[in-house]
Amino acid sequence: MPPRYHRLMTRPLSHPDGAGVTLAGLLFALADPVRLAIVRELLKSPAGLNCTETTARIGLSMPKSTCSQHYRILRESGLIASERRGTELVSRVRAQLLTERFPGLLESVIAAYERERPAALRRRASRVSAAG
Amino acid sequence: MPPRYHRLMTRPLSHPDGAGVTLAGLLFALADPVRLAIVRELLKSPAGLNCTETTARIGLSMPKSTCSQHYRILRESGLIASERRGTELVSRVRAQLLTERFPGLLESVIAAYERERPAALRRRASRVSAAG
DNA sequence: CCTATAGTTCCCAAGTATTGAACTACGGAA
DNA sequence: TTCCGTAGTTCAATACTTGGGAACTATAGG
Repeated sequence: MPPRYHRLMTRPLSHPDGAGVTLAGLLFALADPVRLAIVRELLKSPAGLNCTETTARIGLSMPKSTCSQHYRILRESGLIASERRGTELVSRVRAQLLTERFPGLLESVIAAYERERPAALRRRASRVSAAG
Repeated sequence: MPPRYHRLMTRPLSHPDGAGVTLAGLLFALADPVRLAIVRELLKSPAGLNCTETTARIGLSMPKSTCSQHYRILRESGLIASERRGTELVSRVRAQLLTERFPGLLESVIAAYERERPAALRRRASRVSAAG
């Protein structure tokens, strides 16, 4: 039996637009603490980050498959755009799209995130990633 | 075997406060379209609404058990406060608490909800859009 | 008491998440 | 070219979560 997903890996990544970006989808994507931390980290690097690098920066070790799933959900919700560069998948937050579709939404979620997490904790997470 | 939940129904309802109200909890609660619609409906009735009445107003028929679960999740996230009045459980949005803890968050989520659903659609809210 | 109404709890089927293993894809070195 | 290392995807198995029917508690009004 041949592998069922032959040639599927280079298929175009789905990036919803317009009405394809739904509030429920965005909130669902953001409701997971890991995904919220990923988005926060991506916002700090407008040039984009790959999966491995983001994982390292948020100071969480998680299997590649889990990370890949989280990125897929973020991408399919419209929160991030991903682009293949060689073996990497570089992602960044779709700030303009989000501002057009739901102005202020992402900003207030991130503001709430900052308010909930004391700065000391965030610095420690950065140091862990720098060390490892 | 006696019913395991004897006398449990009148136990005090849990209403988190302060750090017990988390961003992840709120986003999780709001990420469900039914719960978001419930919150929107409760906001329109500051005096509070019971479960049956809210369900009727959002134009969705759902089993009591499902409704009860949604209300429990909303309550335990900190979004709503519920009070027993006779046989009813009257709930309302904890606007003040939410403003103190995460100012602007609920407002921008509701604004996004209004932006997504045109008023005409909201009047006949029984069908969920199949657009993708 | 009885009956109606409001909501809760339990349970199970159906759905979703997590993650190790197997895999594709690409870049660089030999 | 072929092989290797790295990056990420897909699949499958298992663990967890959710929706809703049935059975239940609680209260109000006869």
